[in-house]
Amino acid sequence: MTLDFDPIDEAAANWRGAGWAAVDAMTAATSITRAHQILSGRIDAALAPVGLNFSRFEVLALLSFTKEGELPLGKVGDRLQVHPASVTNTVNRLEADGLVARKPHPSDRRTTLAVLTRAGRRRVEQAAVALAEIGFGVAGLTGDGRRSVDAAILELRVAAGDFVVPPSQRR
Amino acid sequence: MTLDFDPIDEAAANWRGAGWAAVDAMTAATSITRAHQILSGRIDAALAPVGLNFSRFEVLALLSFTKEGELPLGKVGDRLQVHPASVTNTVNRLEADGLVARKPHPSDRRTTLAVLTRAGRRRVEQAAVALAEIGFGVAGLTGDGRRSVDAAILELRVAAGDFVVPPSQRR
DNA sequence: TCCAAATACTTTGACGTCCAAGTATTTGTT
DNA sequence: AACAAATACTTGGACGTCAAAGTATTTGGA
Repeated sequence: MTLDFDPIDEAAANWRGAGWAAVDAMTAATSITRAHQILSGRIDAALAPVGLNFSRFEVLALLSFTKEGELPLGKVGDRLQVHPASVTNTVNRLEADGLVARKPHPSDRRTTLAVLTRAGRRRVEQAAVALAEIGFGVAGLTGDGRRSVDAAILELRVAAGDFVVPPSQRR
Repeated sequence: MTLDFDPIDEAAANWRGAGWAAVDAMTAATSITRAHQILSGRIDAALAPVGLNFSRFEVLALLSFTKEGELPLGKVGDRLQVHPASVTNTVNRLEADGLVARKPHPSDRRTTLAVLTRAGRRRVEQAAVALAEIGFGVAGLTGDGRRSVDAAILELRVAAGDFVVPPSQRR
């Protein structure tokens, strides 16, 4: 099922025809949505043989970057910008696969730490290789394209309050 | 929970530190993923008061652009690039809300048509207004940013085989 | 000291997505 | 004409996400 026209172009023409507003904004939003669809399909396909999906991989990668290979579940959610319930769910599955273990926080009994196991560390390395092999799904984006996407989306993220740029580092 | 550093930048630094490959590609993929998260949150929030979400809106909009306000379910899936099972699910809910009706295809009994009802047409107009009001969630993207995102993602979509550019229209 | 409010996580439930399998119908071949 | 293959949709199951409510623990006043 390959169309011989650009469905996003067509949608834009239809919107204009219907007299609807903000056609350019609609086009940008649709492009980003579709790009995400393409990427996540490719990424999950590359991770499936390794026994992971993207969210599980993200948690493992995040843990692997810490000194001790452990982090409170709440911090995981903050960094990855996902709901606490999703963290619980993801960690449950990683734990069931023996890639992560739960451990009580030494001083705060409300808090649970996710700890990377040896198997988890091995697995995340394999996954990183698998992802690098498919170029993270962005095959089809040139270096210029990647840079302009990054720059444009940076505006969007800052405007959305993802993080505050310290005055000293504004670009 | 607002960070005072760019989590994507930090992830890139961590990847480099771990000696993992394809850091630029990872950054681009992560940016797009996050952009999608931001947009879909804003869009669904804008549509909720109207009683829709984005997938339901997309189906209604697509139907509203056709001459008769109807389309076979399969075509809907093709255009919106979603799985047939998702179309069934979405149309079920639209039908339950009286925004769409199912009708047998006149000549092919395998096929079911989704038909926009009068209420559906009213609803999609309201939704279009609501979306235009929030600028489709891309507030924070300048015109330049929007154009460069569109252009870059166009490469990606063509490379992914979303559609074939007829030789006469290559840009 | 005491207790309301905040914090951390889990549970439950509503939805959305996809895949795989099942049913019905049409097409294309022999 | 007969039938295997393709097409169109639905169903059921696995998973992912979020919101809201529930439990446990810690904090920050009064």
